[in-house]
Amino acid sequence: MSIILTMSELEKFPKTRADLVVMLRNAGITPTHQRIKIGEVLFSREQHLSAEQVLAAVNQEDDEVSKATVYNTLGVFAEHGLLREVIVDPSKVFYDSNVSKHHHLFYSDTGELEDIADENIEVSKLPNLPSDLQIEEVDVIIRVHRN
Amino acid sequence: MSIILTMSELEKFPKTRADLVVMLRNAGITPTHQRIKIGEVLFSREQHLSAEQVLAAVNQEDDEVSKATVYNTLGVFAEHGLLREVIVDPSKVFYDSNVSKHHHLFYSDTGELEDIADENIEVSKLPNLPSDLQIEEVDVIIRVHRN
DNA sequence: ACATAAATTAGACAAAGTCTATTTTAGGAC
DNA sequence: GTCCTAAAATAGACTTTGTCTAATTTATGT
Repeated sequence: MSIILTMSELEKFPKTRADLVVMLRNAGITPTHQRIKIGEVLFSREQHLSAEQVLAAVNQEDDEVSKATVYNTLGVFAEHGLLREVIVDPSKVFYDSNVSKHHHLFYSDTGELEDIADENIEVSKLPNLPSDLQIEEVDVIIRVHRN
Repeated sequence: MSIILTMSELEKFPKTRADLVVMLRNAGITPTHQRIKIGEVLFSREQHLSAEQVLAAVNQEDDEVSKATVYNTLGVFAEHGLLREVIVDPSKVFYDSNVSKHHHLFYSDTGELEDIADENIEVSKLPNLPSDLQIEEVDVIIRVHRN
């Protein structure tokens, strides 16, 4: 029983293409062929993918989606709360299909990224911030390497 | 009396060039002209600078230090504990001349970065990690925007 | 002063991501 | 189904951050 969340049973992902279309519409996103294809890749399970990985996955069989569209779509999905951007690797952004509250474990030697369930980290004190500041997110990142 | 640390009175920075040379030697870094110049920029006070900013600052008068050397030197300083790499902005790495324990406040709208004193954040629970993992750092980043 | 390993350099290169101008598509009205 | 229009997608040029290479220069011990 690992303390680290590897694959969740907590989050429900769309099971069918129709589910995915509903999910996009509910989020206020027009479901296009490309967005559906990208959604199928991302929302199949909890995972962390870079834009390059999504681009490759989506075009495995034949070229279906352009680079610009992948970048645009990831941005749109993130804006609408379907994805979370994770900034831990200086060379690329990860997109996390798990949008429930949780934190991250980053292996700086290999570049791997894992989720840490929210209940395994407790931030018990935060600074008082000026009232004109809106908190978007409190990220806790544990940077580790194997030894 | 802001809760956020803006400029520390806790950390001592080298006051003279000779101080800086000693600081580099103590860290096991050969003090070259370029490293001293870069050190003078960075260790004048607590600040967060990107490589580009360091490059510009160092070459304000005349071209003294190449791009490759700036990148190399920032890496060397970070490896030897004189700087802390802060990965919060997807487009660039910040180098923090404050290496004492503290956390960060990131303004995602403007790209500004501020320190939060360690005593203003408390992480009271961490996951049990496999014993072959070495923790390098636990980063807490509060992402905010003005409203 | 000499030797040599370490450091610096210019500039080519690479990778991630953005932008632009054009074409295509989703979806509402008929 | 056809027409319309705004939204979305596209190719590819471009930008920015950062890395690499092969040659030169410098720090420092003898």
